[in-house]
This record gives sequence, C-alpha cells and structure tokens, in this order.
Amino acid sequence: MPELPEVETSRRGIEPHILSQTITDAIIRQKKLRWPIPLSLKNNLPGNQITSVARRGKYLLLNTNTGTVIIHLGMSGSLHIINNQTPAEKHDHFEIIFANGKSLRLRDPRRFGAVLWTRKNPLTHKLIEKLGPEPLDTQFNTDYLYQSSRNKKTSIKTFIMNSHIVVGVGNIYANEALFLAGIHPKRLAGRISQARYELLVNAIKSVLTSAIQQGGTSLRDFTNQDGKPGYFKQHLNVYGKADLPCSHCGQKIKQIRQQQRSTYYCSHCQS
DNA sequence: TTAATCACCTGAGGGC
DNA sequence: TGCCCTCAGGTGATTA
Repeated sequence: MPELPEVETSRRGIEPHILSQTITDAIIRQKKLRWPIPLSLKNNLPGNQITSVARRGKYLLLNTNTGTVIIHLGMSGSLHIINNQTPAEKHDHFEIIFANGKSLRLRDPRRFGAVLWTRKNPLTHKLIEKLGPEPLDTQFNTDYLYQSSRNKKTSIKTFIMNSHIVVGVGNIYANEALFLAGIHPKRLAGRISQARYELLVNAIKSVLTSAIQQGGTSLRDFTNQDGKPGYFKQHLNVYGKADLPCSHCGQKIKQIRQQQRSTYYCSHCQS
C-alpha cells in the first residue's frame, strides 16, 4: 500500500527512464479509477516531453511542456517501466508510450488511484494546494506540529494521518512513529506536551527516512517499478504484529480500530 | 467549524 | 475444490 516512501521510491525508479523522453501515445484501458481518467489525455500528451518528475505528498507530478499528469497510487497502485510491446496485464489501466520504445504503465487492482491532467501550476490544483508540509522538510518541526494541535479533540494518530496537517503519513508509519515516540495512539492531539511532540516529529522523520532508504514497505500490494518488494517491513515494530511480543518490553502488541483503520501499539511502552 | 463516518474497489485468506 | 465472508486502507464527500 503506497505511502510516501513507496511513492518516492517509485518516483526515483521511473525518473531516469522517462525524463526528457517524448510521448508518442497515451492509452486508457480502464478510465474508472477514483475519478475518471480524462479522455483528453489521449490528445494532450502525444508530442510532449517529460520535463521533470516531481512529488508532492503522495501525488506524483509528471511535468511536460504543456501541462502536468498528476498520479496518485491509491491503495494498490504501482508504476512499471516496460517495453511497449509487452502485453498489458489485467489491471494495467493507463499507459504512456515514449518514442524510445518504453512505456510507463499504471497497475492498480483496487482502482483507488487517480490520473489527472492540469495545464496550470500543479501545486495550485485543488487536491494539492491545501496539503500540509512535507514531513522531511524543515517546515515540519516541533513548533509547527505543536501549534497545529492546540484545541484539537481528535486522537493523535488521526491527527498525524491528516494530509492537511502533514502529508505522507499513512497507517503503517503513523503506528510506527507513535511507537518510537512512546505516545498512545488514542491520546488526544490537543493534550500532548511540546516535549512529546518533539519526540514525535523526530520519530516521523526517522521512520520515513529509513523506509525511503530501504525502498518502502513490502506488504501485500506494493512492489517498486521493477516489480521488486520494499524491505522496510523487516524493521516494523508494531504494525501487523498483534499478539506478538513488543521488541522493547516483551509485552503483547495490542490491536484496536480507529477511524476504520487497524491501530497497533504496546500499552506498556506507549502512554 | 470540527470531527466522525461513508463510499469507492478487488485480492488474499480463512472457514466450511 | 469451490463458495462465501471478512479484512485491508487513502482520501474526498457527506453527515452529525
């Protein structure tokens, strides 16, 4: 399930293959993703060159001469660089074909992803303009998170997963960061001290940096652009470890539901 | 205005 | 072996 490290891994993987390449065609096999893929892409993309491959939060931005393709991988999306003669697989919904014979394919079994097109600055797109800071930027710091949390009556886990507060912290890394910071996931965001927010900010930055370095987390749905899994799963402390002993104290990891999401924590190490 | 819930979707895995 | 059910979850829209 792509979170920020998986999206960044994908960006780094596809960039050398498509940067400065000229698009010859775009194929929409299944337009029904989270939002319909605009059919205008078939006319808008051919003849364009990829000028940069950027990322904002979990959105990939393929910038071209005349506009930007915005891609979100949703729950199960992945991008693949392949020879354009390779037969499409069942869930290959969208494809950009390049003059060098390569293709960029979006595979997304659950179809929670999105492919959009804008001719404006993509950072002003309605899905992107209100996003919070990047977690690895200096703008995301203790003061920012502490001040943002004042008077908030929601749980800390829900709070840090809100993309308008900080982008890219999904369920896996929210669980892991709260464990590293020693904060109980149900504690109210507005009732946490600045000192504990410092621990949390450092934990978020640490867990995301490690995951990016290791190519993301390999769970059921994620592989990188080569079809290979990520390796961060080997370093998870609590996610998916219900009833297993805590790596720090040995007590059983607990599992609860928050906001329709599984939450894992150690009741001894997190308070 | 804020917080909680719903809806979208399909593959994996477990039980029978 | 095959069918059915539950679970997984990012995020905008809707509801309270």
